[in-house]
Amino acid sequence: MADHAADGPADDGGGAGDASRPVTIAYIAESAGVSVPTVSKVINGKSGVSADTRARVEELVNRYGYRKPGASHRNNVVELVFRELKDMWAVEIIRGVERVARRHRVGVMVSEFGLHDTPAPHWDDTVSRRPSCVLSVAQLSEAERAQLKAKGIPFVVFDPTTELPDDVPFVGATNWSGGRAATRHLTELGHRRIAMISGPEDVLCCAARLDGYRSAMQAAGLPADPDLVVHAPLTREDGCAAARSLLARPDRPTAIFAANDLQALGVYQAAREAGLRIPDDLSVVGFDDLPVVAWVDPPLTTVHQPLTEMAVAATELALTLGRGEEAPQVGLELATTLTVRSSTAPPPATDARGH
Amino acid sequence: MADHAADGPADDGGGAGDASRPVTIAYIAESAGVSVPTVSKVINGKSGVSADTRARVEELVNRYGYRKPGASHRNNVVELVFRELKDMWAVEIIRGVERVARRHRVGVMVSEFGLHDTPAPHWDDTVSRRPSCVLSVAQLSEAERAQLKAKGIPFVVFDPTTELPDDVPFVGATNWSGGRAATRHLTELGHRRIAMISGPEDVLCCAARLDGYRSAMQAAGLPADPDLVVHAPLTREDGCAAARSLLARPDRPTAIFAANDLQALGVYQAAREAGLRIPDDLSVVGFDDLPVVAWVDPPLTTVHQPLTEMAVAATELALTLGRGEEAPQVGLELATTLTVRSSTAPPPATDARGH
DNA sequence: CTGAAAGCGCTTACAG
DNA sequence: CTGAAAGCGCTTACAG
Repeated sequence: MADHAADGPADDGGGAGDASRPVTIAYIAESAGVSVPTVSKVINGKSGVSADTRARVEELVNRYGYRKPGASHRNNVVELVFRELKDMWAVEIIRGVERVARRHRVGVMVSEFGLHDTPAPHWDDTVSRRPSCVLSVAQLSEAERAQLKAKGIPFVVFDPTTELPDDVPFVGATNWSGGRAATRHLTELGHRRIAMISGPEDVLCCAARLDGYRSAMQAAGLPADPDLVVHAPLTREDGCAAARSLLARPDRPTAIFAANDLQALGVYQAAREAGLRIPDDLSVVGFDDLPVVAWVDPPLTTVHQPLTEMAVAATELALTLGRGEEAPQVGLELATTLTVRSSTAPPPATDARGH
Repeated sequence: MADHAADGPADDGGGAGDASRPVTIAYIAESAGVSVPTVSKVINGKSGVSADTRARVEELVNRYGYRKPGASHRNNVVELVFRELKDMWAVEIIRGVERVARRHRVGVMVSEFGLHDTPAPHWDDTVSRRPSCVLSVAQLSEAERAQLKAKGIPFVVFDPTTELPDDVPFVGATNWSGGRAATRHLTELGHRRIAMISGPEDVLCCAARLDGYRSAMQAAGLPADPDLVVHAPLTREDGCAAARSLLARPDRPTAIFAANDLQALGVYQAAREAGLRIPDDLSVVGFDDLPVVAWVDPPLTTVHQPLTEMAVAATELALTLGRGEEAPQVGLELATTLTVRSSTAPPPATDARGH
């Protein structure tokens, strides 16, 4: 027969023995085969313990997830993590999170990590604050997700930019439908040469918006001209550059659908430079509905992304998971809606078929 | 001689007995003339204590600032408090605060209170989280300041909107100089009829900007025409309404200086409605330098307010005070700078004197 | 380096 | 409602 390999300290083969009553230093001491005072010394980083003993005790402290009695297991805090805090996005999200958190009497801790793939140095600070839950705007690496899982801290990904495993909770927007609605609005106005400035190909929401565009083009019986699709980073400058190249063509499009509002504002500038009037000579549609786009001239037709509502839903979900409850669903997409303003109109008469 | 009025429990006349060793429930019990278990019950909100006794014990617990042993006296957190989170302002500030806090390995807790004067219900939550310091965007009421002082939590007011007592730490911007620089820019271009849309009269920064305007007008030898100064809330809509009334006059101004960028964007719309071109027919200057104003057409000339730097300075100050150190100065104003873009030009030839 | 012993601050039955 | 007594989890000298 095999020997009794799993005849460990107190728990059965399972692992971190979480369910039972709280771990005490007496329990750690027994497991480590040392006295209570020795464990106390290790925990408080006092001297007078051999490196050997210290290592063994530390290992058990980690394994059993020991916490001092006062240190409440959970801080009443949701950690709201951004990759970049600069977008106009951020306020809308923070507001939504704050509103829900306040109602639950939970604090909102905001932190910004870089765009770099390397784990940010203060990620450990975030984790060690033992928040009720983490709400991450954009990605969490696999390692980060694993770390949170190990510590029992639930998390929700806000508007994920890449494909995630099925069990990762997320809240997003209906990007495909939004792209489709934006494009259909243009086809219904009579446009036939509709260009799309899409975002980076590996960003999920951009891929969805682009596919929505393609779907609407096809539904309108319009050819899928690959020349009408260009990719550019989601900034105003890059949107402008992309629009310049589109508008310089002899068979220039009569409408441009940009992957986000910033790019759309870049299109405005390119149009001005080219002496084209919006919407008379060129229709423009954006995506996001940032507050500012209602104030530019002409006010931008765009796909409204319900950022605040998404933040509310994400926070509710995160807090539910933080309470250890089961959530009705772990992933959801909130509906986008087309907001028609003044940057879209039928195409100029020379190009129009319908009018 | 006077009688021994201050012969209280253990401390001398001083007050909340902070310096000595930590307050225990035994000490509270002795002071209250009850047993240790009774105090324990009160603290943990258990039943089995008369209302009378409970009240007396609670009073002492508050007075001596009793804390459970585990609950560390200071959380490594700066509480960033907004009245309203919606402005584009907010992100810039949060970024600055976050950057500094991260370097000090301190968390940033963001909360939003209403505009109402009544103390927000979650203000107590904020205080009871025992942050290292509080950074308040806009006002703190006298009561709120007193509460923080009583708890020994230092605070800094960001961009104060009303006059504060001398000992209240604050960080602001040089609003008067900014208003002066904006107006001088217009007088130097040759404008003589320069209007100002100022903010509410009781908002300190607006009063300073208005005085800067007046000072520059006087320096340029221009008459102080009270008709050229109107007051309006700091929103785009109100700025637009104010501009409409200014532009409807027979002797309409050739330049408008708005108290903030939002108002200036309102002026843009009023100008469009009136068929006036900017800057050919009307010069416009704003205040704040929000990211968006570089993207509108034409890009707005405005007074740059170094929000991020202000946030950085305010956080450094707050954390310094939080460490119990003396700060070199408790109040400071950071310099504004005029950013000249394309919304300003010499006045139209018919009105100009110089050209 | 280690742990038996004393002690501290708090809580939990439980007797009055 | 109140508090003496027992107990818990942890830390602090201190003897080996």
